[in-house]
Amino acid sequence: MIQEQRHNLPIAKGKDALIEEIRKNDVTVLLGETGSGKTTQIPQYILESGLARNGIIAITQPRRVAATSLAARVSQEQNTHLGDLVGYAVRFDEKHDEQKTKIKYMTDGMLVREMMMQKGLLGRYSVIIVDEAHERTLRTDLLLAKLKEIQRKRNGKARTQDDAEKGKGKEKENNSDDSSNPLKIVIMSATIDAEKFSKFFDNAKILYVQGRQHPVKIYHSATSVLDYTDAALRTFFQIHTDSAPGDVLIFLPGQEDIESLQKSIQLFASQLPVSALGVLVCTMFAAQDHSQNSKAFFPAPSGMRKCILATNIAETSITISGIKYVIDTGKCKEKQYLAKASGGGFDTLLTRDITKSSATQRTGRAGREGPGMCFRLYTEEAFNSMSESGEPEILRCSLTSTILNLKCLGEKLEEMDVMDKPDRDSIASALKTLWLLGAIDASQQITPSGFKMSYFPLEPQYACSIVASSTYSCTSAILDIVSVLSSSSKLFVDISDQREAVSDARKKFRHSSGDHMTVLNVVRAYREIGEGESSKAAKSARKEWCRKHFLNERSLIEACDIRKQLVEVCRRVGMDASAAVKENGKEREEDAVLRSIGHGLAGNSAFLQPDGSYKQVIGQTIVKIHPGSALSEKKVAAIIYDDLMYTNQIYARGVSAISKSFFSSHPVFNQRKA
DNA sequence: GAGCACTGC
Repeated sequence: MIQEQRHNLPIAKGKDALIEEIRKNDVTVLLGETGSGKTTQIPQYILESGLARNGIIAITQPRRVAATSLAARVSQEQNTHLGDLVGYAVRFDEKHDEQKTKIKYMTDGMLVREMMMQKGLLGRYSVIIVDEAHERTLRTDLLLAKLKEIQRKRNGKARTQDDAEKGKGKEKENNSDDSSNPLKIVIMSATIDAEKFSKFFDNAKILYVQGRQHPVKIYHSATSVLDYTDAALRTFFQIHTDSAPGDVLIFLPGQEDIESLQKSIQLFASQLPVSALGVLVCTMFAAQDHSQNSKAFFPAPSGMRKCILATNIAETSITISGIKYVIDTGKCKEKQYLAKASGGGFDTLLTRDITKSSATQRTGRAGREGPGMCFRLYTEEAFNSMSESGEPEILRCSLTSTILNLKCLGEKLEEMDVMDKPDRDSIASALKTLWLLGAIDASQQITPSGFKMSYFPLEPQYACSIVASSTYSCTSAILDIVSVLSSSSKLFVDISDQREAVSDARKKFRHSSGDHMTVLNVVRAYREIGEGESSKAAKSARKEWCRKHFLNERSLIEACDIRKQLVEVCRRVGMDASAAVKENGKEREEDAVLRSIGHGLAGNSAFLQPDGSYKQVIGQTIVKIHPGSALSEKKVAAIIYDDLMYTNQIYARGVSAISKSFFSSHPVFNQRKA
């Protein structure tokens, strides 16, 4: 049955030709639409062909769930237990066997980490497949740059196309078996940017694999749309009243639009005649809890049409079945980091037009199971003027962490052969931040504490706080705080229509110094819940406690995993992870914690101005404390903050008060004054 | 006194 399915995939027909090309070329760029089966089949073809006899076939993915679920699927196809022949490796979760595993699905981050930590040539892998390369995540870009370099070293001097083609298959292979350990690279991408990948790898061969998509009829607006939520509302009811059954997926930029459209659809739906088809509205966005998001997966009850309002979470990360109609507003929100050469910078999160590649992806969501329709709330002209694809992440995020990791390898980002080079301001800003953290010295050499920081899987700011905490003997508390701050979900849940209850619940944990100590209060309170009870009772007690206090338990559970990992790193770098302030009680602890955090966030600081606003210590920008912060209504002489976000104003988030005297005792700020 | 796409070590 499974074998039959494998055989029927569009890619199966081209199997022999594909393998032949991969055999002939060191680098292959494989273009395949969704549904081609490339991600599950190519690794198996390579395995069966014996091309990877000497080592492991690694397939990198940008997302954790993809890596684990693909591994499960492929190991089933191979009729083996997950973790034997086919395994996976994502953070906190690895299932593979030193001897048995030949196909390993992993996140690109894991492979980058392996490269950075082991400093070798990834000798255990004979084929590395970089999947979803078109997404151009920061990690994918770094991986491609390093793989290119590693391959040159492992395969000897760069072979020319001619050499590769003349190579008499087996002879050549046998020779290299004896003398070296060559590496094959396969880049997999959706239809765009193939040329660019090919060029980057010295005109690598591009192969095309057909996908299996049902036709989707596209309708553009005749005139440009001013109010896209209103247009979405009208379009939805037009579909609802005129068109055949089938669920509707509406792409919107953010939570706010989703919630307002949800209300209006429900209002209009309630006025439909009783005999009409009902409407079930589901919402989907990252900040919403998991259980709420998962409601979109259940089929609508009979007599109802399901309408899903989603952000671009439904564009790549999540696939919902049953979608026949897509309404695309053509908008999304994108985070962009604005670096300042003077140091620091801030994120902006603004609504903008999507790219052609996103539009195509969104449209495709209507044709997964049968023919569909896509209503674009923008003109065809507007579509044509969209940019092909988004800016690669390396050009729009902070490079502090990347540059520190490269420093460990003795490399410079500006000298690396990456597909898109970040601008000088962005690099200068990161270097300045690293210098402030004491990770590099004035001559840009990595320092001993910089080495320590790089071992922590954290933003250098937080790694710095941990390293600093040993001076103040409060490492344990810092680990508590930092693990929550670096968890991927938010600690405090926002439920817009229960705002008051939420803010009441939050008051219980509020610490007068600000958000960092508040987080510590929450973690400590959470840890006490269910103590001494059976594990099952404790689990449900914690769950109930989180619900009652509007806390996101996912964040606390993930923080717990992160903390364990950080404790292990502390041990490796010779730090006492259990260090805690004992004598003189709470005030001493608060001071120690804020000073430790302050070392990491010294560059993220602002002083109160006479007019009541806050002005950055470095950068001179006026910032406002985010209303969600414990300090939002207070005026204190000096603040430190986790980050800045520009939406309507420049907001500082994750804010704590710090004494101005901290800055005169800080090595860098002190020096500046002198 | 106001609002936040998505990943990852």
